[in-house]
Amino acid sequence: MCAGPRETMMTLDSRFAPAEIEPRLYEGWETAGSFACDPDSNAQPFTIMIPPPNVTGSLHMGHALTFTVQDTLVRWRRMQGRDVLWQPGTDHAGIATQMVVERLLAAEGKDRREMGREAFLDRVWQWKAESGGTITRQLRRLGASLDWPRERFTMDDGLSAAVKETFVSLYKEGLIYRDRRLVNWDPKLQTAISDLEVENREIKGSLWYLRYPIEGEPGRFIIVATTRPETMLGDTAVAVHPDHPVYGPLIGKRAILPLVGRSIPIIGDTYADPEKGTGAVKITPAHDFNDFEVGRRHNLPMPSVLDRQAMVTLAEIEDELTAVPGVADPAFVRTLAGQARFAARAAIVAELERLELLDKIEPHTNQIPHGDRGGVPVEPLLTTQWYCNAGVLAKPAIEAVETGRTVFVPKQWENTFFAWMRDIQPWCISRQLWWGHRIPAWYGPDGTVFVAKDAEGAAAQARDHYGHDEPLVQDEDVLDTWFSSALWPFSTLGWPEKTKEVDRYYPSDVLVTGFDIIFFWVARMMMMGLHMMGDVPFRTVYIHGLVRDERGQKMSKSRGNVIDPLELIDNYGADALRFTICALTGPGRDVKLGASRVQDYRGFITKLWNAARFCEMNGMRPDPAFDPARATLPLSRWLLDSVNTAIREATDALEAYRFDEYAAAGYRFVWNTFCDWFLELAKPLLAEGADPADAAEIRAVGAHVLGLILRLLHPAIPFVTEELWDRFGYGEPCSLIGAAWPEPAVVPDAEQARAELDSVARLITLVRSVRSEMNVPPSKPSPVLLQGAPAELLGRVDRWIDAIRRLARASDVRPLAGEVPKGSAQAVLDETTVVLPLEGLIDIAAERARLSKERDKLAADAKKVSQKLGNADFVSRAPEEVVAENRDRLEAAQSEIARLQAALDRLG
RNA sequence: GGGCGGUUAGCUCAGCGGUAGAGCGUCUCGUUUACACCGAGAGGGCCGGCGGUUCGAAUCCGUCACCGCCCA
Repeated sequence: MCAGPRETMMTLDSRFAPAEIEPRLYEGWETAGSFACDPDSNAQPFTIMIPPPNVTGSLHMGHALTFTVQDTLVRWRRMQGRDVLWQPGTDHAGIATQMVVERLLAAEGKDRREMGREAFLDRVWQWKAESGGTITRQLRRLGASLDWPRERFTMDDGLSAAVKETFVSLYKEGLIYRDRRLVNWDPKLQTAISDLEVENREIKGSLWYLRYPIEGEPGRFIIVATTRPETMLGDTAVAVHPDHPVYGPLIGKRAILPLVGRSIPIIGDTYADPEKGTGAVKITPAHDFNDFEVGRRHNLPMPSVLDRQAMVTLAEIEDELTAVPGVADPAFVRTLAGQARFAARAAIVAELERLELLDKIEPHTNQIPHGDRGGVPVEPLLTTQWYCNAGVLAKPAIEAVETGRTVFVPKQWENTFFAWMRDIQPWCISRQLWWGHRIPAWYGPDGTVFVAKDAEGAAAQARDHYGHDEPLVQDEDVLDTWFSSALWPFSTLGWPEKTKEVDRYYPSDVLVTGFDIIFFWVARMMMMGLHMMGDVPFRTVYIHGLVRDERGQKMSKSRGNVIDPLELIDNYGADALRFTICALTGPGRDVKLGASRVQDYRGFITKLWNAARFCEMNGMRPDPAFDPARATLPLSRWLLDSVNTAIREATDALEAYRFDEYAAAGYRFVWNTFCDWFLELAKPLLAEGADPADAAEIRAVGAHVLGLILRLLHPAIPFVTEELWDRFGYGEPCSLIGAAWPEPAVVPDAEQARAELDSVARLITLVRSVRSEMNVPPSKPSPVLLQGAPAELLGRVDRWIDAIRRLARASDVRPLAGEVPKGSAQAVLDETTVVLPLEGLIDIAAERARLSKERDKLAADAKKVSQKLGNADFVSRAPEEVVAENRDRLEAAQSEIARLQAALDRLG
């Protein structure tokens, strides 16, 4: 639980201890219901649907990135008073989960086929019950403020109802249908997969040149080049380009298919590229996507010669095996039956070589399609599968992005989206798996299909169709996991029930995800959302990059460079990890991240903690009655004005999804403004003997601004900010999460305060710089004499004398009356010459060098500017204010040069 | 082959028409009572090459090179 009032006044430890604090605060928020949306509220909703992680999963760096970004947005909007729904849940991840459980079974010496479907599914559910909570527990450690009671699972009853409703509805519209065509078949997993689940890998292989005898013309051959000799058993044609000078005339003749002895036509088709290989290609319609199209165009037979395990099967060509002396031997072909495809390849090549039908072999590198899960080459296979007509569904989705109803951030990703959507292919949605949404289709004895939400519905349809009851068998297959994911933005809200959540939270505001998932998920949610709900599923799609290791390498188990976010949280705290992620997440960029980066940014968390400790030690306490508009001290006003800027920067950055700028704005303000200047300048005002009224105001302002800092940074670093908020008693325990996002406040005379503090800071920095360059030890304070200082500066110096003494190690600061003492160090601040009498302490030669360097630098600058101003075109064409600015610059440089020169002259 | 992104300080990256920036690292100095996970100061860049547009280019256009992704 959160720190109670009792602890509020306790002295802060010198170190922030995330491991002790984070779990307690998270539990405090969660039990208080701080993450919950309120469907009955009047506030404007803000909705983000979590990309549901796989139930099999555990938190990896990619999750850490995406959920940090989302949590930052969600916490910020919540503080702005929006009714936030951040919808949690997990995905059943069909293939991935089935593989995990099958591996577990294999370790026990069991096989799912032996167990049977029902027992296997029981086992998966059991496994889900045991391990499914891992990732949600880990998300809590990251600090993700998800509305947990609303957690959904893609296989739960409600979401299954949404899947059935959608399937039936699309089927009725003809947008879901069965088709027999080539699919990408994964022979290892033995299921069809979609185009997207295929990844091409470059493999060094060979190009085999095979000699096919021309029928009726002994001794004459047509040479075909192929990368897949083993499929030749299923060849049903040889194709050549109609304009091919040598082979073109052969069109219309026939060739004898070696080994098989089948007579096949030589056809003309522009698919045959005259430049590639020999210009002639074998056509195997059942085992190659391009050949399939050729086969369709030419009405070719399409025998399959590889089965579902990618082993040779002769069932469809058995009858055609014909002995042709020197060309085909059925006995040899029969030995191939049951051989794995690559073994069969070797045997076939050897046989062709023996028959002198192998012309040559060339080394050849080509792209081999692999299943992304199974990792083995995909085999195009002729099967009947369920398809979704993505072409029709894509059109409104394309239009929605074109017209800006949904906007991608960064915008360039819209091109990626368009490119895919405009050329989208039918989506194969059936999978030969057990774990997943079973396809709601039933078959009668004659194969008639009845699609309905349940068995009763199908039975009723069958009764109408047959005129009596017939036994029906449900389709064995399940749906592609992405089918249910596509419905996530509305299925989680209770659809197809009419719920107030659907009304209120659909469409969602932002979808946050990686570019690798635009096709798999974003595009499909767009299609399904628009079709089923009549509106886009989200207004904005924020696309972030990938997390890479420190060297920019993709993280992978095989590379051994995987970083575990939980380990980083253990070592540095969730805040440090989150802040690092925010700081490194620029638009359209991958995030290079390693432990050392997190360690660096942990320094910021510690800095904030220590600044708060200082505030506490100096009696800064929240005062609800404090009115910033009534602050009188320039330091107060300057700080209040600065924090206004920080608030604007942070808010603008978050509006623009610039997490790097948001983090930088917070970092800069806390470290460079609040700590380096405000707290340092405040020290003399808080010291013993200082004016009590001034001290009181500084305490109040400090506490006020610390409170603003905590609110400003809470979205990125929720734990440390909440802990400090609670300890200081800014609000009830665990209330920062619900505190209002800061707004800039009116600061009277801000301009004046800025000018004053700015010139004091510049003077201090200048003196520090001179002392450091002259190697004056800090233990030796020096007087600071001001020559030609305007009254305004002298007044400021007077007001800040204590701070200047302390920060610039000045023994005294006063106007210079008379000559510059011998052996002084000098520097120029606007119209003032700053003199440090350090006779004996400084090296005159070094001082001369320093001043000359300074003068030369300015002279170079002045020269550049004066050249510019000497250019008539510049003066006449550049905007007036730019010209004026340059004139001012030249003037300032010239007068500074004169003062530096005077200082040099004094050195003698 | 087509497309996208990148190339800026040693490293990681901002900046995307008007004087080159930050963080980290480096070097020097420091027992200043919040913080050494600190403070102060300094050094460090033909903004990938070549053309062009412009009074003015890291920034816009063209082109080339290299790196990384995506699609065929």
